[in-house]
Amino acid sequence: METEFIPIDYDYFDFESRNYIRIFGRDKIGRRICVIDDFEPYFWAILKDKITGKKTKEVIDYVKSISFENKGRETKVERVEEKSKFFLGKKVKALKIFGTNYKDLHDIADRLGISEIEKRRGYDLGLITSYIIDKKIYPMRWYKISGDVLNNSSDFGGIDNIIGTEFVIKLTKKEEIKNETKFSPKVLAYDLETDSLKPEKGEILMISLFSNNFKKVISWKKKQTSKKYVEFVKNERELLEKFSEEVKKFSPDFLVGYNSDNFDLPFLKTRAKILRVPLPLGVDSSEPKISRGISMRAKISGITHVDLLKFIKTTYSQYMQSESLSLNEVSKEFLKDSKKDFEIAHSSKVKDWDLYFEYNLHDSDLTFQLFEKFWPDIIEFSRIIKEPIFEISRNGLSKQIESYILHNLEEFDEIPEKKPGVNEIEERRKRAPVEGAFVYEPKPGLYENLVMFDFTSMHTSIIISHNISKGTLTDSKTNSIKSPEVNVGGKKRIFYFSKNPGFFPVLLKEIFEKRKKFKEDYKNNPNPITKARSNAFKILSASAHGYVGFFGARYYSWEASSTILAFVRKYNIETIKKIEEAGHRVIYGDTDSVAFTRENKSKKEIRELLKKLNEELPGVMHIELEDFFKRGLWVKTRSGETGAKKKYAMIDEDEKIKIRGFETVRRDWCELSRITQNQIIKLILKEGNEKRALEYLIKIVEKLKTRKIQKKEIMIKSQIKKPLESYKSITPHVIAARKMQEKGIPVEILSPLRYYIAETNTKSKLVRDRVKLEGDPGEYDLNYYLEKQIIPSAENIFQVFGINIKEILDGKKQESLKKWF
DNA sequence: GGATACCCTTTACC
DNA sequence: ACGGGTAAAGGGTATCC
Repeated sequence: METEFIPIDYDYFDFESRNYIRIFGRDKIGRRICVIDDFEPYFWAILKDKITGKKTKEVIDYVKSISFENKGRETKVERVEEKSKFFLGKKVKALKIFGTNYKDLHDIADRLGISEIEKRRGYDLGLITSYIIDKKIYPMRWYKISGDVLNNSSDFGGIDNIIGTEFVIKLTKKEEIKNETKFSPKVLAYDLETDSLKPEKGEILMISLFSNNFKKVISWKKKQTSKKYVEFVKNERELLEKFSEEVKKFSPDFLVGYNSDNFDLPFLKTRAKILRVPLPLGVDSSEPKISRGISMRAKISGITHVDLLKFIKTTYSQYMQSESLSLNEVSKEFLKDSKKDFEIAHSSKVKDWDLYFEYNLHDSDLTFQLFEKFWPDIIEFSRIIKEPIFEISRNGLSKQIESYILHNLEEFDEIPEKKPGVNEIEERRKRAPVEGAFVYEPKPGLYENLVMFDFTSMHTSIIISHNISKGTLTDSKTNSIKSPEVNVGGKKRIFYFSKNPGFFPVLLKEIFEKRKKFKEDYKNNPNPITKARSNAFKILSASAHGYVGFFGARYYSWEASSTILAFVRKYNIETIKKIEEAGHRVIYGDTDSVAFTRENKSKKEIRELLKKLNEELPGVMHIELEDFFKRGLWVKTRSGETGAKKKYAMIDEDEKIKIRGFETVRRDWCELSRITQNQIIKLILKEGNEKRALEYLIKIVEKLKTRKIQKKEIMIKSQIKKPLESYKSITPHVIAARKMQEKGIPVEILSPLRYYIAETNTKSKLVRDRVKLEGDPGEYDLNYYLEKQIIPSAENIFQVFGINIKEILDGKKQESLKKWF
């Protein structure tokens, strides 16, 4: 049989001790196909330098003789090839050792502790990754495949009889169809409503399913509704059965939930176990498998289970405005839609079941829409990184970049480095932290006519331009690049990096250039696909330095990471100096940026200065003009006399305001302070003086004092970041969380908290003794909101103009107050 | 018993 | 344990006199 095929999900099975890969995907007319392929697992043994040809033959003969039984499998070295390769950029002689079963490679490697073998590598990539690297059948790309259809065959123990796809094909040939990218997957979103967050303590009340032209809520507790999409079953057991049935009938490529790795799927599985009912969600009717690492991952055979929260969190949260990653906030930002208003209650207390059904369905609806929204990003990531969507939708940034490297080592003939073991990780973590970037201490004030320069992808361009990596680090002072001085345990040290291009900087250069190209593509042809591609390379490019300094990375290097940062500091400080020498006053700079006054220079002259600065930079390093600004505001720190770093506000020539670090942008300040400060900053930047801002402040204070401020505006928002019991310091937000628990509202890590500081008759001076939850009756503590919220957020701004707002508000300085009215 | 330095905690910037 | 260091800031806690 011959057909087109797009691989979506990969797994494997063993048959007669060998590994076989199952790839699930579709053909052009939407039929589900399972492709079975064989796989010859291998790893590398790197030989010591001076091993002679004769000795090599002896080693090969020894390696070939390895054969043993492992976990009931007959396993052995199948064959050995001698190859010339590179390891960390150094030329090496290596043996490519093929074993019977991937899972035994490590044990084979353990038997190779002989003096002629220097290192053993490549047995820890993961079976699927290894397979994809070897056979080059990449996820989410189209192939023309041919193979034999298994039909009621006894091959592989009759595997085709249990796989519920239209065809099961044993692969014989494949060829990529270039430039063919169009693919519309079948996507089903789902969401549970339960009586408890713990499956041992509460039943599943209903499950909603949502897709294109498909909506359904299955429920059992209440059996009357006006909603047509609700289907009732007898009890919770039938609910679970019905859910499996519906998923099977729909046959999705992607089953999508929100926080479903942690909640929905584990909950379903546990309830099924408690009720002793099967949950055959897999295409082979297998149960979902929950793996427990740092965080849980829920896998379903043949269907890619996507937990959208994880993808958004790891890959996109840093570029988002949402104040939390809740489905509600994220939907507001990306869909301009939000969850249905419904107060979740225990099923015994629910009054409006119709609304509950609607709420449940709408959650699936939002999840589905979000998946559609992020689909271009998800598929581009998978294509670029060459890992299945199950992986890329869950992996952190360091894993993404590492996968990209592993899939591209072949072009350099590089043998992969191994993952660090627990001891190695422990040692890396014990090392002194790498000294970070430089932040310029601003001189507080309101400035006119500003310019901001910044380095484009600074860390990445430094790695590329100076060939910095674990592999290029060398002892040799000739033909090498010198690092700036690095502080190592109080001593100044210099590191050297070879000038011979290393695979890591070269690969990064490819990413960097693709980033530039796709950014251009997006500008010229803006659409979700070009945007996603541009974004994916942006994210990969931006994560490179973090990867080098991450203790869990295969290509971690303290020396490389320290050198990158030393260069970051050096270039930033040098640029500041050069700008000052050109006659400008530098106001501020953080890591890769410099803000300075334009003085009497024209825009043209500024562009010429930029050009000159760029000519003096090496390699791909580049400074760009971020913008011209009409005005900018910098303030002092609350305590002390120094200028506050990471806090400033600027207005550009289109009146667009950029605010960084101020309380306005901090979620843990109440709305009243945030809005008030925001207005004050806006008025000052627009007017160029503080007059109207002060009038505004006085009005707000008056409103506060006469208790005309709405309750909503004084809520303080925060989050619990670790288990509630583990807090050493009992702060107001911990008290708020405890109060929520007392009310029976579950508090988990990252649970949003909303509380206010109330007037109470307690003698205690502690703020925490005045904490009340959002719904609790009470009056706000006027003094607290004045002294601890409004005044602090405004006073150092007015200080810039020599105004002490405390004195004005206290009425002590009637004279200066008169000046304003 | 009050002032203060320090620690814990969250959130932001790049 | 799952990208990092730098920084501001509030509130609690320990420590001093």
